Amino acid sequence: MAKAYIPAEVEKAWYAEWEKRGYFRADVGSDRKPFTIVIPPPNVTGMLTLGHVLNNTLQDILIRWEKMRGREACWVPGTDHAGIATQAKVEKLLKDTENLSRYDLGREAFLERVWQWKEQYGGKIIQQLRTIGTACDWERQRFTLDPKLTEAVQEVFVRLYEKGLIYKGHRIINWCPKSRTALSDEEVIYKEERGKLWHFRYPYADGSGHVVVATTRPETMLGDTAVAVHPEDPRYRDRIGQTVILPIVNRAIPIVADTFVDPAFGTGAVKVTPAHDPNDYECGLRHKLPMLNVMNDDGTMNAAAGADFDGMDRYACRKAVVARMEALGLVAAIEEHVHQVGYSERGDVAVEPRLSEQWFVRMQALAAPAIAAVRDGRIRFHPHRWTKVYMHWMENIRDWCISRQLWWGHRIPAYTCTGCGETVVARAEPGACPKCQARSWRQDDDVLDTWFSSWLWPFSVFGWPEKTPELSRFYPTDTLVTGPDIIFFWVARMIMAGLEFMGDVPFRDVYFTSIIRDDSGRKMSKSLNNSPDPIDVVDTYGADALRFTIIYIAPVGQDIRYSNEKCELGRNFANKIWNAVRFRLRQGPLSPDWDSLRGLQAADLRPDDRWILARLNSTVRAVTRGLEGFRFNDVTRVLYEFMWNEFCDWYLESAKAVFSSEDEALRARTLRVFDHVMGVFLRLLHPVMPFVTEELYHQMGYVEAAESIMQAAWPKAFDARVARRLGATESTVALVTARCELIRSVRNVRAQYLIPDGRRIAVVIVPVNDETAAFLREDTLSLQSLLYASGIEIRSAYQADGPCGVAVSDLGTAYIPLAGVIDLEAERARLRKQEAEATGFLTACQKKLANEGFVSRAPREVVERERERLGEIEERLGRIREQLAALS
RNA sequence: GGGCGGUUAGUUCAGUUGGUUAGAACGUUUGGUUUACACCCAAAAGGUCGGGGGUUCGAGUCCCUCACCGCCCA
Repeated sequence: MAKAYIPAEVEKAWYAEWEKRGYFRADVGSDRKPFTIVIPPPNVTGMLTLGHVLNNTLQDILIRWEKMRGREACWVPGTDHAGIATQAKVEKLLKDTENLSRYDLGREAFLERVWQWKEQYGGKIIQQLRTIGTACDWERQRFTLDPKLTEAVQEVFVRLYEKGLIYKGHRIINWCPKSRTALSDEEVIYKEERGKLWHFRYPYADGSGHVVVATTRPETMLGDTAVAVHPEDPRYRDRIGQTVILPIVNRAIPIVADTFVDPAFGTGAVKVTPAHDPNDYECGLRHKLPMLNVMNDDGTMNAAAGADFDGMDRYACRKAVVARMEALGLVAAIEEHVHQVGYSERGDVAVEPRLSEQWFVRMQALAAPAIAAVRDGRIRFHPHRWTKVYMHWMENIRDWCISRQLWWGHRIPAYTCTGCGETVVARAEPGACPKCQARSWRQDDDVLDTWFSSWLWPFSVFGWPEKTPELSRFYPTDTLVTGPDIIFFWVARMIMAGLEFMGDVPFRDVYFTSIIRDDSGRKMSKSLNNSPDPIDVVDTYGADALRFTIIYIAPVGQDIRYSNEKCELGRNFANKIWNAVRFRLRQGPLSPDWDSLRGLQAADLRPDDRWILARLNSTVRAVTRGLEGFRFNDVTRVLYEFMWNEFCDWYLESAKAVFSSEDEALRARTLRVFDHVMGVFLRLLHPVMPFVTEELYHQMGYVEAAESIMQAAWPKAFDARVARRLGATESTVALVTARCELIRSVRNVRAQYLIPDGRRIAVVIVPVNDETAAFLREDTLSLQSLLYASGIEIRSAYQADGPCGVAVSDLGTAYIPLAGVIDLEAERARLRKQEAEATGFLTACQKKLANEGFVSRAPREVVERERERLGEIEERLGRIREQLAALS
């Protein structure tokens, strides 16, 4: 074995081998209970990010763990066609390379190019996922535009339409002028901006002065069709019903009374632009105002804005309108104003509220059962607090605008008769028109929101609407792992779709991951160039290291602060285990009976053996409990601390003494315990670090070359009866822990006098009582080696005949004869420090016990423990003072 | 404006239903090459748990309040 672990050499090879052997495949016909996860499908244009690494590592941990627990693990991978992003990407490519727009090519030719692009470059992320070890069933890979999934989308559209839950209507929607499409409310991101609030004077038609209105978007005044005031506002009560002349365009518009106006804001009078503002639109409906759309779909002004502004960009128009108003002397004031501006999630340009005809899903009826499913616990969110966010959104749900003016996506299955204009929604192009019998149809040009296919993902991937065996076996899925940023976009909608079309929840647990930030807490972003490429990280540190580290540093429900250097943690950990195995293999071949602890008795085992078995057992419990409770970060910490701080620092070091001894039986028993512990540990670690554990499982010889740790069973903790038989009990743990303290305090003395570990010095230990004496005598071999001692004596009393270092510990007092180096003043100082420490403890303890409230009200065992402690501290303090007296 | 989360060692974070004088990793200091590992070992220093108030025999933990940071919704 190499001196250091080199992940590159094993990771690629093992992944290829696993895939070749079909370990990732889920068998629909097996009689095991299934455990199913559907991947949150990444954008087909996407590249692997650290967010994906976190998300998919968590899924992989669950899949590998449940597989070891005997479940039929099924992890369905795939990608999402990402309508806007993909179309924009190919459009840009066309522009850059051939100077063509999509309109130059036409719909069909353009779509052909997108498919070509998809086949060639799309889904790169799927390849990248393999490098981090994900155990996805690649044979089940899906794409949201696959024919079967498209069928599902059409079926859903038709069913919802027939139920009256999908309708087409004129509404104010969010319009992205860059992508030239409608967006849903969720796709708008509000950013705070410092803008201006312009106060304009609109003259009354009768020449009796003017009303002042305020706006942040002056260009929209060209579409104003009224001025609104609050009906109770005394300033304007007389003016209701009068007419003002809209400046620049010189249109006569009415003053209407509407309670939506806040009299306290601005002047209490507002301009009404029904085609460009949701509130104004509602107001326009109530007062039957004309709806004047003054903008083109690309954010330029249209002819309705007037010849002077026709074709002008909206921001240029804003300036021009203000200038014109200034020239007319109608600008009353300009204020600095901080307000929220909606931006398009994908295009990153300000969205324009715009009146247009779109398709919508009526959400309220779908939301009700989805609310119930989360409320009554059929679906559980982790961390639980996201439930509240979900509930709030669901209870205030608004209709979902699902049509997009794009080409890349599922075309809306609505057909209009070119003869009579009748619209039919159907699974395929209809035959004769039910109204006019004509047979000429024009399909709706628009496509559906990408999320309209994603929300079906948990069942569309299994072949719905067909009743497939996969569907009945793998639906509902078990756990969804995703980011809280798509709780509305995706999670909530999947719950609604699952209940509506499958009659059951799509998953039972939802684990919301952390958001990854850089080391200084900033969000990862392209423009900041602070998002490391996970592939580079894998090359540098190894996939296991990245996986382990990212889980280790992910606090439950909090943001993660990540930097590449942190992966040293995982890399060092893998190397540590590698070297523990390397050390072990130098001691000879694997113990034949490593797999079980049958036949072992406490009397056969050294205290350190009993201790490590007890600690191992706690670790099995803690890791299992951690995984069951989605406390992944606990899992990695427990594993790390067990392997490094307990197994390597103490057990392995203690075993060295045994391995060098002549006692073959003792050697064999210790090797067996070592091998057992290592075997269990590797299995516990496997879901988090699949590669190094597989490699070492083979190096150790736990399995044949053709087998795998992936097929090994998840370790089970042993029960109290077995623990007693093995002596792997609480009291063993307490005694061995105290023994470690004793060793530490002796080492402390040695360190103080700068005695290198290589210099062996005799140590005399005076135990506190016969019981500890017997315990210490059980294994003097390892005690001596852990103390770096040339020899140890355990005696009931000791009178040093020269200068001596003294280490006081709970098990006893250790004397380290150090003729020539002892500095009496330093010894006294060290002992005084210990005295002060012990006195502090003692005082706190005495104070508690002197407190009547404590003694009478605290639980009896707590008081009892405090009394015991008091005795121990007094005894220890006594010994420290004794030593101090001897030194002065 | 409404809701949620955070504030613990120089840094990043643990801290289970309240019960030793609060732990880890990294960093720092000192020493080290011993049957694996310098991607290492040993030892040490370092915190009045954001401020204030309350409940309790007992509060990092529960309640109230304030401050600051962040996120979501309107």
